[in-house]
Amino acid sequence: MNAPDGTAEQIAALLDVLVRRQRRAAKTDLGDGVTHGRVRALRTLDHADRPVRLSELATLLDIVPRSATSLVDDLEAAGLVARRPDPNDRRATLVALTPAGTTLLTTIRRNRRDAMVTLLDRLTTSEQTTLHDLLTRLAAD
Amino acid sequence: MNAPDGTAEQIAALLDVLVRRQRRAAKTDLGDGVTHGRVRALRTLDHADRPVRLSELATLLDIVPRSATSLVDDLEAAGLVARRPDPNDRRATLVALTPAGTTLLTTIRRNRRDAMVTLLDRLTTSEQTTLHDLLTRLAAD
DNA sequence: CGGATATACTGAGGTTACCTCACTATGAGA
DNA sequence: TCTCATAGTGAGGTAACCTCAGTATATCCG
Repeated sequence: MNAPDGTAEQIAALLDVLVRRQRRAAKTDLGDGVTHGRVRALRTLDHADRPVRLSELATLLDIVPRSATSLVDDLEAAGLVARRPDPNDRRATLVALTPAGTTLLTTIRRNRRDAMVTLLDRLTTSEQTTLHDLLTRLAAD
Repeated sequence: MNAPDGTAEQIAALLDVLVRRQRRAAKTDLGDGVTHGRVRALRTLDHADRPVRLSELATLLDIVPRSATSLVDDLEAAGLVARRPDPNDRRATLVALTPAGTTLLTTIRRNRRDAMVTLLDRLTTSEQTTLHDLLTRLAAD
């Protein structure tokens, strides 16, 4: 049993529109080089609250390891994260936020520049919770 | 009044994950060159159910006109849409699905290859409707 | 009518956010 | 030790956009 025909398509389209807008907003609202994808990585590192292996970061971001390498390259060049060899495994590299990275992330959050925060004001608190729940279930492995 | 701190960020991240997966699925599930973005254009043209100007298509897809030109270039090269001069305005170009385009779209729909349809089975019908409603409100102008 | 202004499309070139493939360095098990 | 797996990265590619500038056509207004 499903919702009316076309609902799936419409939901897919709506998700698309929202994400496209988010990315566009991130580009214009935040400064130079602070892109959507990089903020996503900063948030993930902050959330982990400990040094994270490159491959682990890739898993958390749901991207392939090679892409995480490039992402970290850029963030490191911007001074927002630091690489450090893993003392327990000489193949591995640990990545952590620098103070500058933490500061930037804090600023982004404090200023509420995130387009999604503003957007969510259109929903009531309980609707926000419902949405969060539904999306979480859809995004589960 | 808002949902708990971090909800907005998490929702943004979830939207992102879902869209990224959709695109990945589109690439592998559908044949060569039938990408996410192109299917989106085909659906839009089908939905309009009449020849559409390039600039109008751009508006419907929420992209700039130049991007619509490229999209239509590709679809036309694949024989899925046709360009035709607008008889009422020699500046304008009308775009319409070809029979091949309609057939392809029908096939895509009939086969339910769309990743979103499968995904939505995780939700009940009324949850699907709720999700649709919430997203529609977020995506409104 | 003629000139200014606006609109429709497209060529050229750039960016973001990924991807695959192949390679090197290191660890871990038989 | 020899093999096999794992961690990261160089090289190169793609999708889905974007901006800027230019040409062709339409429209408005004195």
